[in-house]
Amino acid sequence: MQVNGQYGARAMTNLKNDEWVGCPVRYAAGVFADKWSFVILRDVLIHGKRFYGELLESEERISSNILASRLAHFEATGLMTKSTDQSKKTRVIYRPTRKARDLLPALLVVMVWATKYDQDTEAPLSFAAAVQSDLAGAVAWYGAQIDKVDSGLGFPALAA
Amino acid sequence: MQVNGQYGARAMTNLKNDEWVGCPVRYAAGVFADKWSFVILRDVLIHGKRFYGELLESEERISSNILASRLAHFEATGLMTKSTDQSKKTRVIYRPTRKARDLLPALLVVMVWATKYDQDTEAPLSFAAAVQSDLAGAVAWYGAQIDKVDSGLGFPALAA
DNA sequence: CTCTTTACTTGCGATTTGCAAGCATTACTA
DNA sequence: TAGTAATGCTTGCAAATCGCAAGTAAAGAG
Repeated sequence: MQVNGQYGARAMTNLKNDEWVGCPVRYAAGVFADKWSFVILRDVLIHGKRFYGELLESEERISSNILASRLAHFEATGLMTKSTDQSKKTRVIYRPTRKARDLLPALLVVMVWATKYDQDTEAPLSFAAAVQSDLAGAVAWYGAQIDKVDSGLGFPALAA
Repeated sequence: MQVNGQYGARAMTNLKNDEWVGCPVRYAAGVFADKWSFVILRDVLIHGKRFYGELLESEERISSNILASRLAHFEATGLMTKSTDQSKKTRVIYRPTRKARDLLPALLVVMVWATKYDQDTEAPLSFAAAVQSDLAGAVAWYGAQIDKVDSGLGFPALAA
């Protein structure tokens, strides 16, 4: 079970995002470790949002330039694909890739943790109980929701 | 298994950190969603670091003012306790609380994800395999390491 | 042809970051 | 006991990032 040493030896300061590699924690940090990325991943993976406008209108009120920059970063790091809706060409579809969907376990485990420690949590108790007792089942359930959303958009179950 | 709605209704912009509550993802984001917090949590929970100086010297080279601000935030959000080493009073000990240790599952799951997708990963294959096949066992193993470190410092197994 | 929808981009002030240097307290050493 | 080092910060300032408001561009609706 032991994990040895530091995995790497580069200095992090002033590294570009794609240089935060080597150590898994550092890599993950480079991909999604900021507040807005958390919120966007929640909206896409849990709430099934797919359009720029939907993401803009989430209750946290992200600024449009920040949203655009995060989505571009997600595209660059392979978490999302961008395409135009063929039935309405002003609309842009952002779909999670498998790499993004594979963050579901992490996201759900984080949510369980937060539900435990946020005194003002608005998540139902049943949520944490269900996820904790059967993580794989919860991941499968949310994965199926993602498939449903994307196939409803005329796409195969999961983006490249 | 369903999670309904948004859990809350406050605007996020210009909220202080302790107001990022309600939605579990937003709460988690307010506590540790930045690059340096990821690195510090790794150092404390996985690598057993406990002193300001140790954290400063990690390979990513965090700036001293940033480190101080993150540690203060962790104290404020109940992830760490700060105390002075009685056998060497210039030294300050930062110990993870249970709230922080409860992030071990999330951290390990994130590391597994990163190990899968970082082409330049330096984590051994055996790590991801072990964690994935027995998450609870991995959490227990790292938890025991944390206990060892803290009891070696003359403290009970876990901080308040 | 105009108005609306949708998805951004731009400008700019405010905040945050990060490097370098400084400071305060305790320990060590001659 | 006096100087030096170790340790943990704090401060100053320049650079980067954020975030609001406004503007732009392409497509669809009427």
